[in-house]
Amino acid sequence: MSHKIIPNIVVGRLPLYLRTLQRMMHEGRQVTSSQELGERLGISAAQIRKDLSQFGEFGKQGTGYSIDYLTSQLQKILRVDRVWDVLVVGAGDVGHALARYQGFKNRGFRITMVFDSDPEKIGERVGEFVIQDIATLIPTVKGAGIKIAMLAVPASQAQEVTNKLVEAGVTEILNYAPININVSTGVHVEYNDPVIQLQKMSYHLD
Amino acid sequence: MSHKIIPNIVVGRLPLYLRTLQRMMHEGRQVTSSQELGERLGISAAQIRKDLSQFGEFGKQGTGYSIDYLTSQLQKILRVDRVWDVLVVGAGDVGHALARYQGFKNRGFRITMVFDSDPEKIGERVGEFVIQDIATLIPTVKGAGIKIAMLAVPASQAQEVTNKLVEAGVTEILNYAPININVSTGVHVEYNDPVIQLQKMSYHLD
DNA sequence: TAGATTGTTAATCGATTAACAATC
DNA sequence: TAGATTGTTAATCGATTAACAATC
Repeated sequence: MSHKIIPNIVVGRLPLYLRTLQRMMHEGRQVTSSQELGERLGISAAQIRKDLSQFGEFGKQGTGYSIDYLTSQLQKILRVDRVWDVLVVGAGDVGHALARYQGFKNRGFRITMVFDSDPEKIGERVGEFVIQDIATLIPTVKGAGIKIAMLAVPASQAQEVTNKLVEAGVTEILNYAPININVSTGVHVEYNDPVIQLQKMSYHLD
Repeated sequence: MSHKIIPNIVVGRLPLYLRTLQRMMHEGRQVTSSQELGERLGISAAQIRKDLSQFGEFGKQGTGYSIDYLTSQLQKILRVDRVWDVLVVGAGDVGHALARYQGFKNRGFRITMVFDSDPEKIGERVGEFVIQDIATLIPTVKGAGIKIAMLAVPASQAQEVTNKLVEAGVTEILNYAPININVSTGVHVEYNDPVIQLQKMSYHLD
């Protein structure tokens, strides 16, 4: 009971629900329904109710969901009722954009370290961070207990850096390098390659 | 027959196959199998064969697939056997990273225009581009016949800019703003919000 | 009360896998 | 030929939807 296995496809929709609820809150709304959420997201109301019911009963018949309450429940479920420290590896253009990204605010994450291997970059600043030597990554990350990394190095270095991250105790990797990486059991990888997304769309063009 | 409907979930895997094949080619390989591809991608061999069989017969019993041939076939299927012009809206940090991104090379896309609404930015350069006034977007994009846009404006402006893009004839939008946008039938949107990906992963942390 | 909406069940729909004949 | 691997079918598995009793 305490660890019922929730399908990944369900977990993957929860952040979308949370983002929409936070936006509704920002709009000054108090209450919503599975139907309204579904319309905003292009998801059926039944699916939203089914997804949420995996975790508990958060609504009231006849009235719907308290936006404030459902938000806080989803934050607990997704473990973003706290702020996680995140490190960035790679201080190129993508690493820069991530280090300076304002969109982490109030969503459970903050970047605290940036690493690179280029001697020209080490010691320079990116946003509010001083770029650290990747040679010091393992003890530094291990010491700080950081579990989440964003990987923005060239594809040719992605696997090697990944091995270091895993050795440093990182278990969640968001990979911006356009290559698949191998990790041991218990380590999760998400991929972010804009070209993959563009190619899904160009299929529809002629 | 000539327009059998292919499930989105299948189309979404083709770019992964293509990326892996191009990497194998880069490694100097000539031939691969559904099993090897599957191992690299964490996908079953049966699924890869099933996916490919929706589009034709590309392999040879006993030997597998010619990497060169399957690559060119997937490029045709995904319409990346040519180079598509792409525009970027929003010249903040994300727009900058996209405009300077080197990863589009040989993958079917090139950025040709960058727009912003900030008078301070219009006329400035980002990478090799001069930032253009968003007020001129509709005629400019329509005139150039561009079909693909990357949206990197604040969430508060995303819907308004989307409407302009659609009016300009854009049918494929890769949205980096952390908000859902509404488009008319025939327009496709992909979402790229790193926080959504991080939250999928933080679910697994404690 | 009447209207609305939840949580949940059962039915439907779609995707994945296993297995194997065909054949290189 | 013997071994390997495809393309495809049928079986299994999983996800989505429809429907409705419960109830606010």
